[in-house]
Parts: sequence; C-alpha cells; structure tokens
Amino acid sequence: MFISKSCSYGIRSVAYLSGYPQGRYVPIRDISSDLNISYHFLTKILQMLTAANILISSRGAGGGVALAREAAAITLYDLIIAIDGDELFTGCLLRLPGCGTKTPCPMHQEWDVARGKVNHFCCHTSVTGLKQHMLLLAANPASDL
Amino acid sequence: MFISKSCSYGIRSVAYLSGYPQGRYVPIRDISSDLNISYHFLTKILQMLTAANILISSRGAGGGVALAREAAAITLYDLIIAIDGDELFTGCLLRLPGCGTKTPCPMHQEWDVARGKVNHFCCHTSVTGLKQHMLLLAANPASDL
DNA sequence: CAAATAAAAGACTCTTTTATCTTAAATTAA
DNA sequence: TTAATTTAAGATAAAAGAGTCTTTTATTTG
Ligand code: SF4
Ligand code: SF4
Repeated sequence: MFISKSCSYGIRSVAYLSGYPQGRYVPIRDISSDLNISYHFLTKILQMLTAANILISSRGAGGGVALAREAAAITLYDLIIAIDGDELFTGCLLRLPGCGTKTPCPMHQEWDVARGKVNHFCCHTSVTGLKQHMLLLAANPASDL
Repeated sequence: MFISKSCSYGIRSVAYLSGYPQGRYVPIRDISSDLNISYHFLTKILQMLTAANILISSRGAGGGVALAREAAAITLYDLIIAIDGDELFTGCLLRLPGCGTKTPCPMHQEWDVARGKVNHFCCHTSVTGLKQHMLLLAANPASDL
C-alpha cells in the first residue's frame, strides 16, 4: 500500500473539487455524500489539507472548502506529504529504524533510482481529469471497471 | 509506507538466514533475539514464508527454519507477495475500490510506468549482502547510520 | 520410553487507523 | 438578534495491525 486510506480520501476530495471553479466553496457534506466517505472523518482529513494551504475553508451558510490554488498546481506529492508525511518519499524501503543512509546497504542506490521514478511521477501529476472516473466508480461500486 | 512491519521482519529474517549455509536450520529464537523482534510474532510471520515455500522448517531439537533455496534466488518481490500480498504491485495507487483498469483514469498509464520500475527492482533484488548492515543497525539502535 | 527442544496453533492484549457521534465556534441571512 | 448553516474540535467506538502469552504437536537425544 503506497498511501493510507485517509490519503486516498483527501486525494479524491481534491479531484472532486477540481470540477468546480477555483475558490468556490463546496460543503464537505456534499463531497462526503457524493464520494461515499464518512462526513466527520472526511472533515478531519480536509482540515489537514487546509492546514497545508492546499484548501481554504469558510464556516457558515454558503461556506465549505475550496481549492486554494488551481487544481493543476496541486500534485499528488503535495497531498501525500500533507496527509501521510514524507515516509513514502524518503524513508527506508525495509523500514529499518535508524538507517540514515550514511552507510548505505547494498540495495540502497538502486532503490533510490526506482523510488525516484515514483517521486517524479507524484511531483508531476495533478488530479485534474480524475473526477469523472471517480464518480463513475462511486456510482458503480465493485463493478470492476 | 511500501511494506508492512511484518513484511520488514520477514525480509530481515531471510537476510539473516542468508548468512548461513542454505538448508541449515536456525532456531527462530536466535533470529528474534539477534534482530530484536518479538519471538512469537516472528514465528507467525515465518510460517507465512514456510507456507510460500521460501523457508523450510523443522520441529524439535536441532530444528528451526532454513532457506528453501539459495538466498540469491529469493527476491524482495517473493517476500512481499508472501507476506503483504500483491496489493503493492497491482492495486490502484489511489486505492479506489472497484477499479479494474478496464476504463483507466488519466494517470494510470504513467503510474504503471513508475510502478513498473519498483516492480522490476523488487523482482531483481535479493537480500544477500544485507546481513552485516542489519546487524550493525540492530546493535546501534537510533544511531542514524 | 522420558526429557528436552523447537515450530505450530490459539487466545488474548495493546496500539494505530478508521469511523461515528456530540458539542462548540464562526458565518450568513432573515 | 435570532435562526440556520457549516467548519472545528473533542470524545468514543470499531477494525486492523502489532505484540504477548499459553498450549499443543513434532522431533531429537539420552
Ligand atoms: S541503506 Fe538500505 S537499510 Fe538504509 S535506508 Fe537505504 S534501503 Fe534502508
Ligand atoms: S485507472 Fe486510475 S483509478 Fe483505476 S487503478 Fe489505475 S490509477 Fe487507480
């Protein structure tokens, strides 16, 4: 598993918001019901994205959350870092505690190359154009599209 | 996190065993104490590797677990599949349930390329030569080598 | 055979993640 | 200013992952 379930929810929400004009507030309740995600749980996750300046939020009538910048400028990397932290991008593949790579193991260098591809992908991929696909899947659960 | 903690333990154990002649039984107790892993927990994990024909085991005095084939022929891929399953190698990056990639999303193809590098790395990397590094780390916890 | 050894199996606990529920605070609109 | 709306915050619960403990089964040794 590359990302946590929380992170998945965060990414899906940003993809969902990318279908609206940037800066337009959308209630979290709408996102959660359209994507079949627990409302209160999603609230906490989106708070992380707000804290990371990826979303902005507004309370009260007419409020909600909105993209803080254009969707194309929000990368998977930004979202994963905000929710899961940098473990995926910098931590030890083998989860060996205490390895600071000052004395790299035999596999480290090649691993760094492979992971570099993942990092590059995440840094250069935004969630634009994902909304349709997601809503399709949300509407046809377990249909194996 | 690419792999689970259980998987990390399994990989470390195989690396540890690679320091012994192939087929030579080593008690799990020895592995667990040298690597600072809970004995009974490790037992369950190594059972998965035995079930996957990566290790062989023998009960009773003089028994233990042993590599079922030469260490160089055991890849990270084998170990991850045996303990964590194939999710990492085949599952959806975004953890979207029900996506069978018959109708791929805009990011799928590029993601497949990046993940292909990870898969290739795991399929071509064995744990030989890792034992020294691991014992060093186990002996100097949190020393950030 | 009896005793010692060591994996296998099962029950149980602790921690982290995921999910739910309740209350508070901020904002808008009438 | 009152009511409605909506995020923020906190408490609690369920599920999954990780770790511990006990009992059983298989094997070797004497
Ligand atoms: S050197 Fe090896 S053990 Fe250390 S962080 Fe890199 S992959 Fe992990
Ligand atoms: S097509 Fe997109 S949503 Fe489907 S499995 Fe691939 S990455 Fe996931």
